[in-house]
Amino acid sequence: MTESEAPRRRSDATRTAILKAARERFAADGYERATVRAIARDAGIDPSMVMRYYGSKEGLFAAVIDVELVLPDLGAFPVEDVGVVLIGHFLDLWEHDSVLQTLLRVGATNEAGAARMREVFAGQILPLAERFVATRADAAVRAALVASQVLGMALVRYVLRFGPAADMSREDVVAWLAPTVQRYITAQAP
Amino acid sequence: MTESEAPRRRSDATRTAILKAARERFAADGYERATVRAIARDAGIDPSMVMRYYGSKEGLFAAVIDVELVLPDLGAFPVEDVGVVLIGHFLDLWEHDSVLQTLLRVGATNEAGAARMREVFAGQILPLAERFVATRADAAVRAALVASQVLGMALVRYVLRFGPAADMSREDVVAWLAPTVQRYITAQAP
DNA sequence: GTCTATAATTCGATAGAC
DNA sequence: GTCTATCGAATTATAGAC
Repeated sequence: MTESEAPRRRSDATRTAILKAARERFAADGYERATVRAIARDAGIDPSMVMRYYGSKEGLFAAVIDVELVLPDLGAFPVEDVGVVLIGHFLDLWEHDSVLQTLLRVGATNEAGAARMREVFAGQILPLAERFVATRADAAVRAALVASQVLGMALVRYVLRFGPAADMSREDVVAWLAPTVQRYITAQAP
Repeated sequence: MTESEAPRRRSDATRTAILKAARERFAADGYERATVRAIARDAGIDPSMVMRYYGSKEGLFAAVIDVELVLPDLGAFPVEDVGVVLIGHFLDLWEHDSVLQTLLRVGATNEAGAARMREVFAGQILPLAERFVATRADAAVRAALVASQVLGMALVRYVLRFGPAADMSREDVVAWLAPTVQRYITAQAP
């Protein structure tokens, strides 16, 4: 057979290059300052190609943030390790995937970015909290607390670049934040 | 005497109106989407007046973020209350002053905003940590941790508007976050 | 001191040749 | 499928009348 359900058209390379450039530009500059022209230049193609493949700048952004942000096999670990596991996982995510950085940067000023951030929260952090907490309402609060600490560290460390936060070693970040997250998940409500 | 060192020229009213409108627009829309035209419209004057008084959009933004963000009399309180006092104070600040919200929104994509955020951190949170911690380096780390939790909560509660975070009562926020901040300041380093 | 008019860019988006 | 050329809108900023 020549091709089955994944036709390798020669436009796919361009499409992918645009998406890659867009992801980096949105992550670095935010939505407004990331121009279609700059993205096209980074991808080595003409700006009109961006519109051809993604319809509009908004459509391109939608494609960028529409990636599955899957937490890999957080299946079996004792509940007393949830803090260490969660913090370690998020540090990995930040350093290997620019999507979260894009969402954090854009979410601050763009409603679509904020909405997608809420989806990620509801799809990833919330279900995890529900595995350890009795009621849905309680789990929602605890998940929000976890998100506040995790995203807050990402904010000061990677976006605002506070010196002390950026200079902390990975081990120190885990050592300080894991007990916080652990408490947010497992401690009795105040 | 007619006037001493504070000449009440009649342009001051316009100047103040511009600044007020700018503060709100930058806080709501971020740097790029907050246009000089919109700010002028809010202030009830002509866009050219903005340029006359502040030179450029960048100059106007500089004026907006160049306000003293003073923590009022955090003088005398026992060290075991530092968590409750800090969280309570920051919640007040967020609800009565739009400058912090402006900085958080703009700091995500604008270097000047991020730089000013670092100044606020160095001028307000860092000195406070140094009152309770022995070495400067240790205080810097602890101040960064405090900032990560405080700004993270502000992010999910006021900017990204995660449902559970936005719905939490002020008392619940204090009850959950104060112990975290308390630990970041007073607990032994891991 | 305030506004009108407009210059000078820059952006997203489109039409059409090849 | 890719690019050239360009449109129309919006922006910051300036010049100058009143």
